[in-house]
Amino acid sequence: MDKNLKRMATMHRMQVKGLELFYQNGYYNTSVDDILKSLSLSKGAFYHHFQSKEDFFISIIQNLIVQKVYSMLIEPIEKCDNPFRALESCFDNALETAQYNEMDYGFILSNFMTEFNRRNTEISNYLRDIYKVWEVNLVTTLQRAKTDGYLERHVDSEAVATYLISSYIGIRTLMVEGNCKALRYQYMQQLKTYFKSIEHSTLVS
Amino acid sequence: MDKNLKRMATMHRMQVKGLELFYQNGYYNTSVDDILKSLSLSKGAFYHHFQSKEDFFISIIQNLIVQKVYSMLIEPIEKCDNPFRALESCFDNALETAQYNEMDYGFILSNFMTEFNRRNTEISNYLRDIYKVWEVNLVTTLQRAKTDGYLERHVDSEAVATYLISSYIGIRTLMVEGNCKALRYQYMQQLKTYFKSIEHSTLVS
DNA sequence: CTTTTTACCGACCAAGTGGTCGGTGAGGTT
DNA sequence: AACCTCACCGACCACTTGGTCGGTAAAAAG
Repeated sequence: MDKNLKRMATMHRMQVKGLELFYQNGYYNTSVDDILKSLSLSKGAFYHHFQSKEDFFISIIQNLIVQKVYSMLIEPIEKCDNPFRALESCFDNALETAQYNEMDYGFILSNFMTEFNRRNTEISNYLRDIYKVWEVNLVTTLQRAKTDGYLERHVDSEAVATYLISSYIGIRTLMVEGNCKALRYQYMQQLKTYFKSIEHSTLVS
Repeated sequence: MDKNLKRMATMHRMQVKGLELFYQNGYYNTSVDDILKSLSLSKGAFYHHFQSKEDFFISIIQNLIVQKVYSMLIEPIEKCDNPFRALESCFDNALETAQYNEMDYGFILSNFMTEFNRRNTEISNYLRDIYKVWEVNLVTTLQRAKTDGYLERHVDSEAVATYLISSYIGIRTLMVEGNCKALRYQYMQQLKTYFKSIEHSTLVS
């Protein structure tokens, strides 16, 4: 009984450190030994808990990456009054976190999507699923915004979601190069400009 | 005299094939042997022409990647009448090329920027330089658009450039996952919506 | 107290990795 | 004809990679 707890604890330690190093150096550029060395664990321990490096990464996706995306980008906009203000503060908070994170290496989801694209179909699919959930959630929010009178009815919700996701992926990619503060400010400013053009005009100000 | 030609030809063959494989599989996931094998060349040939794998990649950046970005994203908007229409067709053409490219692995510049971020400073800088040229060019175009009366004077050109680049990087990342046609359409549609909100209104329609 | 389960160890393996180096032979120079 | 330059060869090197496997010791079960 106690053993199961220890098992979970060790696995979790490996996953957390694994994600940290994969995120920093990339999956293919991080060896299992790198992770083990920084945890003072052995090969035996690793392959006792996980079938392979790939299996290990999949467990990381399902246990850690899903959660991160949920808590950062999905949950904050589910419970919203004015959806546009909710989206703005959600995105701004995410960028703020990145800005003050000394160890920011970009948007975790898009980084891995890029790295595994067409190189590992299974992992790509897991990542795609997360992205799809995010997208569906945005579309739902925008649809609700229409019925609630916040969004012009003629606007294509899916197109807006795509455009939002695109711009977010892009700004996070740019922010790793530095000058985050200015980039964040510029991005938020233009995001608001864009929102103004699709918001239901009678409700603005 | 003839030797120099042969030298250039071989180097160029290596660079082209190298870029192809690095782009497909990533830099760290592509070995020098992979490139050599698919060209039926030997290790000796490679290290006769290039000092190292890294040096080789830098030469690829300077000879091939710079050129691609220029011809796809920079030159098309330099000679423009209406800057917004020029930007639209430039972006749409770039997305069209990607859509019909069976071997599309995303936006070459942002893919490599992601892969080398904080992992190889020298290469990152070379890539950043290209991105900066693109950015400066966009800003210049937007500034000119102001003096020419196409763009509202109160608009922050640099912010618009950042927002444009972000969204482009993002949509190219998404397009690799498939469904390119819809994504391209949605993107272009919202890009135009966004442009409408910053274009000088007296000139519209 | 014995037996079984299991978390973890670390030597080992085959298959790569980037990079070196002494060649070889065709082409140009003298 | 003699020489030299240089594009290219391929065996070789030290090292790292993901992954295996027989072992150990401690905790849980009997």
